[in-house]
Amino acid sequence: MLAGLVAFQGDGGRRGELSARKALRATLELLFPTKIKMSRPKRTTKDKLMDAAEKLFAKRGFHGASLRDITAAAGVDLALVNYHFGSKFRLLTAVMERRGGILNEERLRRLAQARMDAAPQPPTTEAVVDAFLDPILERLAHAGPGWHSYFALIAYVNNSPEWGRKLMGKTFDGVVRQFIQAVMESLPGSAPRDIFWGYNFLTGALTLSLAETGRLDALSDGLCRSDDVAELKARLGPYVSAGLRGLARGPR
Amino acid sequence: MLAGLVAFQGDGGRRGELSARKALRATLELLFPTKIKMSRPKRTTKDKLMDAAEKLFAKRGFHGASLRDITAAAGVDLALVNYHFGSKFRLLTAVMERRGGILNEERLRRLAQARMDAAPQPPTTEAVVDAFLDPILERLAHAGPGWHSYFALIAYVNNSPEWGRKLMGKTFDGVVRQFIQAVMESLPGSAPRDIFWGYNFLTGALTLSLAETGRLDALSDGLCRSDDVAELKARLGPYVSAGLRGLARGPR
DNA sequence: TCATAATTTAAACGACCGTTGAACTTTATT
DNA sequence: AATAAAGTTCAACGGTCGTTTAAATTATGA
Repeated sequence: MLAGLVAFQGDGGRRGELSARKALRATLELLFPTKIKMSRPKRTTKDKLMDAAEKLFAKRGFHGASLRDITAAAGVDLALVNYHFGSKFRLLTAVMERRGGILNEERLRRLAQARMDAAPQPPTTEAVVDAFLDPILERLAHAGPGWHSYFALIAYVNNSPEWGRKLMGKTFDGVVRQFIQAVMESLPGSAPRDIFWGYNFLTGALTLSLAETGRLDALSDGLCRSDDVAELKARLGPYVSAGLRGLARGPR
Repeated sequence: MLAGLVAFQGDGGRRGELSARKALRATLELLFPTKIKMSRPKRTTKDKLMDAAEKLFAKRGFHGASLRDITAAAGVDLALVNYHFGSKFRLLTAVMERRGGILNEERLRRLAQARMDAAPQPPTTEAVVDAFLDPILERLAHAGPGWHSYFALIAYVNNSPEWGRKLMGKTFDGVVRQFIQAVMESLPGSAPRDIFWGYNFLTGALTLSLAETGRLDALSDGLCRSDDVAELKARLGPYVSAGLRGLARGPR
C-alpha cells in the first residue's frame, strides 16, 4: 500500500489541497468575485478533462467511454485523470457536480422570483414548472456545447440503475424537494404522493428530451426535430403542468 | 478470413438455419399453434443466454455487462454466445426483439378492442393511452422477473444516444405510429407535431419509471416506492392523458 | 537563484475484453 | 449401427481496460 508515498509525491487536486498562491487567489475571488484577475483564466487540464469526459460519457455511457478516449479528446496524457481526480468514477462525479451547482442556484433564484411575483398567493403550477425547466431549456438553446453534453449526461445518469439514485440525489435532491413543495402549494389539497410521482414523470419526459436519441425525428419522418429547443420549450412545460393538474384532480 | 469454414462447422442458430426436425416442428407449430408438443418445452441455451443478458444489460448497460458475466449467470460456456448469436451486439438485438413482438401484438389487439368499444366514435385519449401502457404495466405487476428486466432494458435503450434510435425504432416504430394516429383521432383538431412531442414525453415518463433507479424512493423518503406498480398504474395514465389534452388545447 | 512543490510524461502493470480454433460430446438421420 | 449435424467445451488469441510507477519538466516561493 503505497498511497501515502503517492499522496506525498503529488496529488494536489486529488484531495482539494491548495498551494499558497492558489489559496490567495481563492480568497480574493471570494471577496471580489468578478474584479480580480491574477492571470488569464486559462483552460486548465482539469477543465479539458471534464469537458471531454462530459461529451464522451454522455455519448457512450460510463463504461463505453475509456480513459484513453477521453484523454485523447482532451489532448492530455492518460495518467492525468488519476492524478487530478483519483479514479474514473471520481471524474464522472466531478463532471456531474461542476454545472449542477450553477443549475441549482439559478433554479432557486427563479423559484424565489416566482414566489415574489405571485405573493401573497402561492405561484401557479406553470410558474413553478417554468422555474424548474427554463434554466435548462434556455442553456440548451443558447449556451455552448459543454452545457449541451452535460444535459445529455444527466439524461444518461438519471435513467441509469447503476448511478441514478446516488449521483442524481447527491447533486439535486435538496433543490428538487423545494420544487416539489412549491408544486404542492400550487395545487391545494393535492396528495404528496401524487406530486412525487408527477415529478418523476416530469423528469422522465425532460431527460428523454435531453438525451437526443434522434428517435422523435425518425418516428415523425422529420416532422419534429429533437434538437429544436423552441419546439420543446413550447410543449414540455404545458405538458407536465397539465399532467400535474390532472394527477392532483385525483388519479385513477 | 475463415468465416466460411466456421460457418460450415456449426453455426445453426447464427443464420437462422434449421435442421429437418426443427423445420418439421416449426411447420407443425404454425399449423396447430397450441396442440403439438413433440417434446418438453425445455429451457434452451439460447433462452438461458437471453435471460441472463436481459438482466445484466438492463442493470449495467451494454458495455458494462461482459460476456463472461452473462455466460456465468446463464451457467453456460463463454463461447456459446458467438456460436448462437454471432456477436455481443446481436445478442442484444435478439433480447430486444424476443419480447418486443409479443408486446406489439397485444398492444394492437387492445387498440382494436378500444376502437370497437367506442365505435363509431374514435376512442378517447385515455383509452388509447391505456391500450399502450397496460400491456406493460400488467406484466410489470404479474409476470416474472424476465419481463421486469426486459422493461428496464427498454428504459436503458430508449434513453441511449448510442442505441435508442436504431434499436427502438426497429422493434416498435410501426406499432407506435398507429397509436400516435389513434391519439390524434381522439383529439380532433390537434396538430400532429404536438402529438409527436406528447408521445415523446409519454415514453420518457414511462421509461424512467421502468428503469427503477430507486430515486423516487429516496427523494420521497420512502413515501413512494418505485416498484409499487399499482401506484404507478393509477397515475401514469392520467398524467400522460392530461398532458396530451393540455398540448392539444394549444402549446405555449 | 535555488530548493521545493506541482504537474506532466512515458512506460508498464495485471486484469479483463470479445472473439476464435479445434477437439469433443450429444443429437438426429439414414 | 453408421454417418452427419448440432451443440458444447476448453484454451488461447490479440487488444484494451483502469491504474500505477518513476523520472522529467514546469511553476512557485524564499
